[in-house]
Order: sequence, then structure tokens, then C-alpha cells
Amino acid sequence: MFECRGQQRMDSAAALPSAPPIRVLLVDDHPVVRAGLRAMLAEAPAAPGLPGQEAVDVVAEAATGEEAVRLVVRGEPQVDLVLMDLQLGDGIDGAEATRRIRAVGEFPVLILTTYDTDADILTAVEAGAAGYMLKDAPPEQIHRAVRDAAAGRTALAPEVAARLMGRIREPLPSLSAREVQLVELLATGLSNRAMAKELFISEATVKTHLIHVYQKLGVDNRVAAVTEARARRIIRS
Amino acid sequence: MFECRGQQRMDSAAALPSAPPIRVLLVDDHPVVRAGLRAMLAEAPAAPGLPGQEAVDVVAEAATGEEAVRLVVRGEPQVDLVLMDLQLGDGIDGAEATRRIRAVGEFPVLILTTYDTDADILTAVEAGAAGYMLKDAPPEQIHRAVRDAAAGRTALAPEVAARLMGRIREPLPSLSAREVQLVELLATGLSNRAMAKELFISEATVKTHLIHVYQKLGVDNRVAAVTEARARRIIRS
DNA sequence: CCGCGGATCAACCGATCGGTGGATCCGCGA
DNA sequence: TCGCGGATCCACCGATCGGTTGATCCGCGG
Repeated sequence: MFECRGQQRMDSAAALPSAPPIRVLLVDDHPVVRAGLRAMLAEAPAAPGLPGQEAVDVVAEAATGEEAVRLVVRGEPQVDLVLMDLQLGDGIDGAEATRRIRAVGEFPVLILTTYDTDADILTAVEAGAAGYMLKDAPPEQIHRAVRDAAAGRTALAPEVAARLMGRIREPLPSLSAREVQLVELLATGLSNRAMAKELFISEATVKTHLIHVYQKLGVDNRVAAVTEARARRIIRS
Repeated sequence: MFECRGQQRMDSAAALPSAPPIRVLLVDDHPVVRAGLRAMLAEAPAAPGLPGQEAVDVVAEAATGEEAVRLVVRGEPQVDLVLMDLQLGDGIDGAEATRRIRAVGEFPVLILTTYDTDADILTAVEAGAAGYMLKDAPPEQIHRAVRDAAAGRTALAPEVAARLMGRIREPLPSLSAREVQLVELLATGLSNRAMAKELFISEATVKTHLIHVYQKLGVDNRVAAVTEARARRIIRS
């Protein structure tokens, strides 16, 4: 790993002054993915001097959210952009790491993850992400997104953009606090009667709540409701 | 079984004849992961001449299961090992692709995926996988696994091996493959009748299986069964 | 003020589920 | 060879659930 990154700094005779490389911090718990991004970003079609074609330089890596935050807080090495996965195994997740990184400075954070569920996208945007890309994107898209995010522009994968538009046009009906409470108990496997006792309400009320939950989640039984609620991150785990 | 794997063909004049590289077919729907594996396997600590230290050569890649099967059937380029992800987006999944590849010849298939639930492991082993590794494994482990699998040895991640051992020693009653299958469908919210149709068995059989599942998991209804199965990593969330 | 939505409750009915008690078939190992 | 466990199936019953059609109460905002 002693490659000379930074050919740009020795362009004494170059007619076109090359732009400084974009310094990136990789955050992913999978060594395979980090290696892939490193390789993919290294072989960037660097066109020195052309704006929007800066080289990309991976100057640091982190396998956990905590490590990423520590690196950013330390400020060494300096980075221009954080490339962050959302699923980081144990410890804090990518959204929480993004939130903390945003709290310490003006680092743009580009999310690069596998899933494009509403819950994931919303929490990421809420946490202050500068962009949201999917891992199955072709290299060119990822390149573009890195440069866009580093330049302060929002970088959204087409699928993600479409999903956000869809939510604005047709917002999903959200569960009331009481209904969420019901679903949480439901997930533990309680019967209607047991839930009624737990919440000091009648069984009839429980059934009414559940029917509303089914309608809002677009399902027709309790198992599907729990699964859907999990998928939408309405309940944890 | 008697494949001439090649170290014998050392007809060169070199004092330490280098073993032929292991030719690998990568199957993963994520370009990032493919790039990562390519880089990771390329920078293998190739120690020519030492058995078990052959170089690894990625000679082909596929983004879908169908494409992988097509490549293997065509037989060009020749490969010694297939490195397969289980989650392949649309189309057939990694387990089904493995099954079809095993059907056409003696290619060892090494699964390299993210999750280590019973359901994933069981279907992969059933499909004829020669090994099961996790993507968060360090490069050395992946290297070793590739070489082991190519040499006809079984390559299991420690977590996976432990899980399989646990199933054999069974301190707590473990679900049969069929029962795991049932719980997976159960988690999607299907009714008994729907599950019966899905599995081409009668509703009575479904109920029998479910009762066994309840007994083994120590629960008395389907929601609790799904939650418990998730907690025990029998199925994936 | 009045409407609206959320929370609460009741009666009712068909569908589904949980559980019992059987049964047959098959493969695998003692 | 025999037994055992897994997978398959059947009939039956009470319990529970999904869904409908009502209803009352209350707080909030136009």
C-alpha cells in the first residue's frame, strides 16, 4: 500500500493546473466493500483541469460508526467527503454516525447502501446526508455522486429520487401513537385479550385499533402487520 | 473427484514451478462488491510453488444468477471455482444458481454473503455449496476459503461452522429444514392455506408443521413464532 | 359552534387458527 | 431387521381472529 496518491501535486510543468483531489473517508464494516470502493474510486477517469473531473483519493477508512466519528473529530487526515454505509453491524448505525459527523462540522456525508426503503432514506436525510446512493449502482453513477456531494450538490440515486417524490405526492398514512403501541405488543405474540389487559382497554377496542393498523399498513393479518411495521422501522429490531 | 488440479503439470524449467492460478467466476449483483473481490483476490499473497498459496485469477464475472449459469454451461472461460452471493436482486437467487451450476458439472461453489441465518445456510448447503463465508470476513479468511474450496475442501466461516455444530449437538431443539421453510413463509404473513399452496402440500400438513414449530420454539401462536425465529437468527429480519 | 379524528366500547358472524388423535410412507442407523 | 424421526395427510372441536355496523366521549381548530 505504498502507492503514490497525489500525482497532481507535482504538476510543475503542466499547462492546465489540476484540481486538488477529493479526499474521501470510507465507512463500511465489510472489508470487501471498502476494497471495492477503493479500487473503483482509484480508477476514476481523472481528467486534470476539468472541473467535475477531479481525482478521488481515499485517505482514510473506518469499519464502524464510532471509528468514523473519531477520525472526523480528530481532523487528521483531512477529508472532503465521508462515504457512509447505513448498516454497520454492531454499534451505532450509519444514520447516527452521520448525525454526529454533521454535528462537528460541515463535512458532506454521502450515503452508499444496499436498501432503499422509505425508513432508511428518511432517517438518512433527516440525519443530514448530502446524498443517497445504492450499492448496485454502476461505477459512473458512484463517481458522479462523489463529485456532486463533494461540491455541495445533492446526489440522489434515481430510484431514491423517485421514492421521495412519491412520498410527497402520496404520503403514507402514519400510525397513531396508540396504534404503534398496539403493534409493539402485537410483535411479542400477545392475543387480543392479552393486549387488552396490558393496556387496560376492552378487547373490542384492541380489534378496532388492529383493523385500523391493517388498513394503514396495507395488510390483512397480524403477522404481515408486524413484518411490515418492522420493514418500515415503525418498531425496532 | 480426481480432477487434475494442476500442480503436477510442473513441466517448466523453474526451480520452484509456480502453481497455476485458481480461475474464479465472481457472481454478485453489486459492481462495488465485484470490484472489491477482484482487488482483494488480485493482491493475494501469491507464493509460487507453495501448495495452498496459489494465485487467484478472476477470469469472469456475472451480475445475475442466470448469467452465471450461462457462463458455466458455455464452459468458456474455464473456471475452477464459483464465488457466489446469495442475494442477487431480481431473477434467481444464489442458492438456485448454485443448484443449477452443480447440476451441469463438478464446479465447486463458494457462497460469500452477508447473512448467516439458518435459513440461508441450510438452503445453500442443500444446493450443494462447497463453502459458506461472510462478507465481513477479513481478506485472509476469504483467501483461505477460496483456496480451500478450490482444492475440494469445505470452507466454512467460524460463525457458520458453530451454527451447524450447534444444530447437530442441538442443546435446544432445532427446526428441520422443512420447518424453517414454513417459518419463512409464515413471516410474510401468509395464511395456512396460502402456505399449503406455496409448498404444494395440504393445509393439514402445514398445521402439523406449525404445531411442531410452536413446540420447539416454546410459543403458542404464529406471531410469537416469527419473533422468536428472528431472535434466534433462524430467519432473516 | 360544529365538525373531525382519535380513543373507547358492543354485538355479531364467518373464517381461520391452535390442538388432539390418529394415520401412512420412507430413509437411515442400530 | 426393527425402530425412529421426518414428512405427509385426515377429521374434529373450541378458541381466536378479521371484519362489519353501529355507538359514545373528548380535544382541537376553522
